[in-house]
Amino acid sequence: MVKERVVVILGPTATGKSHCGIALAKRFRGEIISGDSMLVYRQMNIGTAKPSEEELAMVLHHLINILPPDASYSVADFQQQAARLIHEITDRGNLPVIVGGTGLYIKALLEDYRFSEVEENPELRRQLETFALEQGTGKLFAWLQKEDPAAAARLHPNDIRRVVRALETALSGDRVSQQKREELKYDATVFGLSMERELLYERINRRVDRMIRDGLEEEVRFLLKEGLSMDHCLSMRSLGYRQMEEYLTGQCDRETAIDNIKKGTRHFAKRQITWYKKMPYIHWLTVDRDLNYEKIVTDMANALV
RNA sequence: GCCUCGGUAGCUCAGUUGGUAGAGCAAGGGACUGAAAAUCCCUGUGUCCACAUUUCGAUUCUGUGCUGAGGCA
Repeated sequence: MVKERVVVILGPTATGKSHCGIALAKRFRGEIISGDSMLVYRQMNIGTAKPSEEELAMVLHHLINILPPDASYSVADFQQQAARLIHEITDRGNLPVIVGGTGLYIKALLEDYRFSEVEENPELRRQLETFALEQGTGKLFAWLQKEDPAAAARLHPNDIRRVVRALETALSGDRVSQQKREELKYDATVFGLSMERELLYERINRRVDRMIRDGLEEEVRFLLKEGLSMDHCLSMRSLGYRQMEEYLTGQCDRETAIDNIKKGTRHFAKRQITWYKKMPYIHWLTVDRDLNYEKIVTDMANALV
């Protein structure tokens, strides 16, 4: 079977992926599939740096604004939906252009991670978390060691998120999978946008300031009024929203909240870069201080011919 | 001008009863298979302001100078 052709543009936050994706899609009859865990949510626009209405109208975009903020979404959903979209877009004779920074999502798609059959079980997770809170994380970890020693050996006892998922899976009679393909699932050209660290951090700081000017506070205020808060809505724990909620509920002052968003975004960019280091098939293109996007898009286009 | 308290890691500071020093944050590195913008792990040599004095040995005591903050004139 012939592999389907896809183009991927990834890179840490604030490097200009969306811009390049649109430019490239225009030249190659492309349709964009967002590979970004937060863009799926409606009403979360400023804090997620979602492309503007105008940008979204320039080419067809998928997996953006598909869910309300309190809906759950996961890698497995993305993997399955993106695969289906790639198929449909290819059938239409168009080029799928995956644009996004979520390392796990992109890697799971390209390398065809085989996830366990066990679905997330919010009720069970809550119970396990409560158990950890009351009995201690050590007890929870010991439980996992009994149920799935192999998984426990791989995990750190403090990594409650993973310990809970591993237990959730084990208690349903399965194991957390580690399977994937050796070869990429697609005939993929993967571009990565890189940037000197100092420039990247400057851009992150400036972007956060712009989000504040654009009304991030109002956006979060609105979501809170809708009854969405960190306690009940996981997407509210993401960058920008969490810190703004802390400010709006009087847990810190505005200045501190803004600094925390910047700091958190810097840390996030670092974690993204760590993902990409494990993806040797990325063709890196460097964005310099002059923002040489024209040249970058040209280079991308040339590589595709 | 006088008095008091400071000057130690990029920042805020702790500490050494004299044997050349350590926390938090920042920063760097890493893990990651159904929350991933989440969650978690690892990494601390720096003229201890300068010069001099005492001492086997001073970042630590003493003196002087420079410098910051506050107070009194």
